[in-house]
Amino acid sequence: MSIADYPFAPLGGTEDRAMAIREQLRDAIIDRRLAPGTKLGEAEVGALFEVSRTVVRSALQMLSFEGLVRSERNRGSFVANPSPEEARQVFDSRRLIEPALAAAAIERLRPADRARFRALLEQEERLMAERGASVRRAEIRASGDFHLELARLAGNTVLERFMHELVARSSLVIALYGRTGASSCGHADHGSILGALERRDLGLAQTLLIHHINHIEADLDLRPATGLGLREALSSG
Amino acid sequence: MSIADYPFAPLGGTEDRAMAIREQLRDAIIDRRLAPGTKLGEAEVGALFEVSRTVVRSALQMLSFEGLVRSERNRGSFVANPSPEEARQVFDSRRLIEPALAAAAIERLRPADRARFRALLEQEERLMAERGASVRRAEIRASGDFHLELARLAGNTVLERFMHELVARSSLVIALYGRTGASSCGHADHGSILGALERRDLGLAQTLLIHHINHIEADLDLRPATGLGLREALSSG
DNA sequence: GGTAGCAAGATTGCATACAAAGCGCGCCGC
DNA sequence: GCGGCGCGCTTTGTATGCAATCTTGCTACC
Repeated sequence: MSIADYPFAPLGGTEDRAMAIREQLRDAIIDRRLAPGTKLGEAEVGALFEVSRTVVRSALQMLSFEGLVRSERNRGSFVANPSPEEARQVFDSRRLIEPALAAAAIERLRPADRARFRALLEQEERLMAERGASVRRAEIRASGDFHLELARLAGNTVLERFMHELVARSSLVIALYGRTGASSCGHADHGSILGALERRDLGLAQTLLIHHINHIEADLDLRPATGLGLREALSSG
Repeated sequence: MSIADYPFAPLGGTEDRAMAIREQLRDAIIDRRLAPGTKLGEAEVGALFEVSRTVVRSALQMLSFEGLVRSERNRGSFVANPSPEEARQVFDSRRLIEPALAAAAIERLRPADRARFRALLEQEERLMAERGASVRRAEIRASGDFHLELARLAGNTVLERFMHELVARSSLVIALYGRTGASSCGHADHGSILGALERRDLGLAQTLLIHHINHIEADLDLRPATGLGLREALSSG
């Protein structure tokens, strides 16, 4: 499976082209349209987006910083293949940061924010009602958006940026190690978390958040895997 | 600690040339040899390091991701000029993350780690004994190294990378808003924090850490500042 | 038959060339 | 004298070319 199998719409007049390419690649990685280990050749990506390698390099560097792409000198860039250990660290980090975000957000929740949250939940419900692989992808995405909205609301831009990275890497991990309908079960959690926030019950909201994250992680099939080199060989094929 | 020890972004992969320039600029910014607001022209930096603009752009992009440099499209890159609000957010983030790092580190403290910590403290003491501007810079750096060592020990590479960014931005903030000998007073704190860690007294270590961070922040001269445009105009001159 | 060496192809790293967008300065009109 | 406007100079954004390095498949030798 090659990246060329996934035709990206070459957007015309984007301001920053590297940013646009980064976004598209990022979405493709999170949605697992690009499998972990897939090589992202500069020339190939550039041809797809109709830009020069210069722009592609810039986009790949950004993704490398986000941990979604792994770059090796003189060898190229590949879609990241996070190890179970990395996955655990990502969720550990989320368990640390998100309760703090809830604490900050609960103080700043405005009606407009509630409306935005509700819209996100409705979107999730719509997706849950449907079936299919692409729907499941969108579901993972929507689930992440809920947490990003929480981060945005907390008002700490530093932590918000960290959360963007953590959510993206979580999505990749879920796509990699997730079992069947696991990500769906988290949806109900979002509703109750939001409910607790609206009732200003911080303790409950934090408890629910932690459980929610535990839920997601528990549903992963982490590490009955075999030796590393073998595993990597298999997954990159 | 050498450059190779930094778990920074792409560990094995990224271009050495750009990485080296990034490190040098980073150090210069943290040490305030480059004042906030200073323009970092691509051609100028390239001439200094005897590389082409391509490499410089790569380094600047990395620094921009770290929050040490602010880039504006078609205008150029400038040393970041963090607002008091940003400074607060950085310290808020540290108050959140560092106690968790202590909790993880206390379980993994080995004799070799103790030795490394002790060496850092001795380094700080040596610097404290001296006088001069360059010494004070080195002091800020050494102070940061203590916290980075804590992060390294915790064994979570995600959080470790976050801490690298937070420490760097803290150093910039301290250089910007710090009062006289403020950063020095923190040194004694490091010793007692390490002591608590060695005695496996997590609660004490976390309390001391929080107080330490509070100390640093309290010693900043945050936000008696005037209107933004004026302030920026003054600081960039 | 297997392995080491080698050469050709491909891909990245870096430099340079060109195009486009700001910015400043001087000119002109009011 | 002052404000608006246009031109050119500087700086960034992008594309392309060349050299270095890695990969890979072949060949020759053990």
